[in-house]
Amino acid sequence: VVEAEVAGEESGDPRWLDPDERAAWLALSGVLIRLPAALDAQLERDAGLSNFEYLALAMLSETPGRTLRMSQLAVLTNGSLSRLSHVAQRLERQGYIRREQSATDRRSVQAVLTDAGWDKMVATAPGHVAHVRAMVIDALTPAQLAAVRDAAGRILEAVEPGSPFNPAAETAGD
Amino acid sequence: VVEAEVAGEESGDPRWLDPDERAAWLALSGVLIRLPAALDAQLERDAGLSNFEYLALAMLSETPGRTLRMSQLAVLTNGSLSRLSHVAQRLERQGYIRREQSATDRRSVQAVLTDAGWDKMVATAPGHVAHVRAMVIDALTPAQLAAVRDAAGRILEAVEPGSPFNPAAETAGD
DNA sequence: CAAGATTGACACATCAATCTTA
DNA sequence: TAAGATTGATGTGTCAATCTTG
Repeated sequence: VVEAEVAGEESGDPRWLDPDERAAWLALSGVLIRLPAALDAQLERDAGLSNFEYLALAMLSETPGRTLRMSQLAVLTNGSLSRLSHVAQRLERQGYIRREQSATDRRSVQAVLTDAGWDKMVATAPGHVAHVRAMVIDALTPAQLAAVRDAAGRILEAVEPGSPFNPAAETAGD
Repeated sequence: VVEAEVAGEESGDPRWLDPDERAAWLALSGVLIRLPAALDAQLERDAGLSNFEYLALAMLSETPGRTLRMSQLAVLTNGSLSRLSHVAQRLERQGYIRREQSATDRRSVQAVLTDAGWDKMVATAPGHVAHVRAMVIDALTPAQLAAVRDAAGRILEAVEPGSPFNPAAETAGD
């Protein structure tokens, strides 16, 4: 039924949300808006980095060799190649990464975390993880956390069916 | 302990995430990035509206008199007054809302949903709700939905302690 | 002086166009 | 022709400054 409604744009017979559904969606909407904003604010304030920039550096820091192809990094950060390219430009200007042509495939570009970038992660990651703990992990019981994990998996599957699952990650510096 | 870490910026001893915690945070991160993007894309494609614009119109459509003060509307949409002001300018240009000075308090401005704005909501809301259903509500069991609601409440409390809870809502047109 | 709201400058994301190499 | 990546134009959010009224 829902399929038909989705397909049929503004066809009639909308199934409105009942009070419980509405309350749940309301709460989730709040998280969708406020949690990213809070994490962005923390990173911006403490490290002068956006969430996306942090994620890119974190991914590189976790990779053996601290090197990734741009297209790989784009997937890992849940972002478009175009967006990553712009961000890489800034990060390179700040000295956190360096870009170099691949020898085997000259179309490809490798992003490499510099020593300065590594130091930045070492300095930044603990504070960021502490905030993730405070706002999410430690705010929930283990059972709630497990429930969130399951529910998030279902939602992701509904949003992008057949996606190999989300590769994004947190924590870095080790 | 966490409190101390949060307060102490990049003080030592980071408590990294264990595998379960990491997996849960990973899944939630994916939702944080992909779900808003998917909803934005649907609204943009089907109605030429951003999520925020839709929310503003929806709030007005649900209010008796279809009128709200700018500052009220800002709170309801989880946005800054500045952001709302910019958006209101666009919505007014498109003929969906109208702004008029309040008679009682001449500092205040009232945003009023026009007939065209109302029609827009009537045409847009069913499709949007259908997508919310498909991606979230109907993707979860009732028990999961309840768990999400509880967890979201806890997270919001951790993000902004003492906030009166999120006023954002969906559905409109009735 | 504080509250309500607006404005302009700047930063970032998105999209389409482009360029190079497989 | 497709894959990998970059670039520039455009639109929107954020922040600080400003204006007006209580």
